[in-house]
Amino acid sequence: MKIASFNVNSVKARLGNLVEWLKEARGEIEDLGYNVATHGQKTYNGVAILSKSPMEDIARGLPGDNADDQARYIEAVIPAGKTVLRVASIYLPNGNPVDSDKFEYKLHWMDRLIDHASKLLSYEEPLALAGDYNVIPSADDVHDPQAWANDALFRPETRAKFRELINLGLTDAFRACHREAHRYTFWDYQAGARAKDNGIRIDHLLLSPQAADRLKASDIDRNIRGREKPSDHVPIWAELDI
DNA sequence: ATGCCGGGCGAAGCCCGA
Repeated sequence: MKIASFNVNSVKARLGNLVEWLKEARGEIEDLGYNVATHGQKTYNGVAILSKSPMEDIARGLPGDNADDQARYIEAVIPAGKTVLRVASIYLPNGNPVDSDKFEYKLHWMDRLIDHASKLLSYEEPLALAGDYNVIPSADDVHDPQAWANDALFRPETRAKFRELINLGLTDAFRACHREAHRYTFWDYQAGARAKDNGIRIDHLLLSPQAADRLKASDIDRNIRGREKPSDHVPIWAELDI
């Protein structure tokens, strides 16, 4: 099974781009019979899971704060042969500027994600937490670390929370397959960022041990950033032997 | 480093993203 994360930065503006990539990523046009689960809201935020197999136990919203109405988390179970793959699509808050309540919200959201991931890991099943984490895990994941030193995506508090999440026992699928530094999933639209490869790696696929055991390959489809009217993010994917 | 891009909303110009 191949799973992927792609922040398309607007469904309306990116549908053609998305469909084109899906066709290439998964073969024939007649295969484009995806089941869709969405969790969205007006103007801001929104996540979805597209699955060729029917989904079960769809859950919308990240537990832990009933007052949080931002659409940033959806989860589903995808039966696969003798096992299942549980998939979550996440859109972790940006958090800038760091002296605002947005940064507090980001850190609190990460605490809630840690709590929920801990619960999901207790099921001891294949699990993939996929999405736009808005976290640059290390200096190897950014073109110009100095420039991002005080940004919510790279602040020590943010990276510490991300390590806390990883240290529950999750595997960064891309890093498990690639050691080299400076492989990115996002390039700003402005200032010729892509031409200068001035990017950051902030979209991640985090796998439970049972999923990591089945990890065959993972990569970033960098070329998608060069298409007409691209998203500023590109797809990241992992192939699991499920 | 930011909002020089790009999108949503709504029909101009502001808000937001990273």
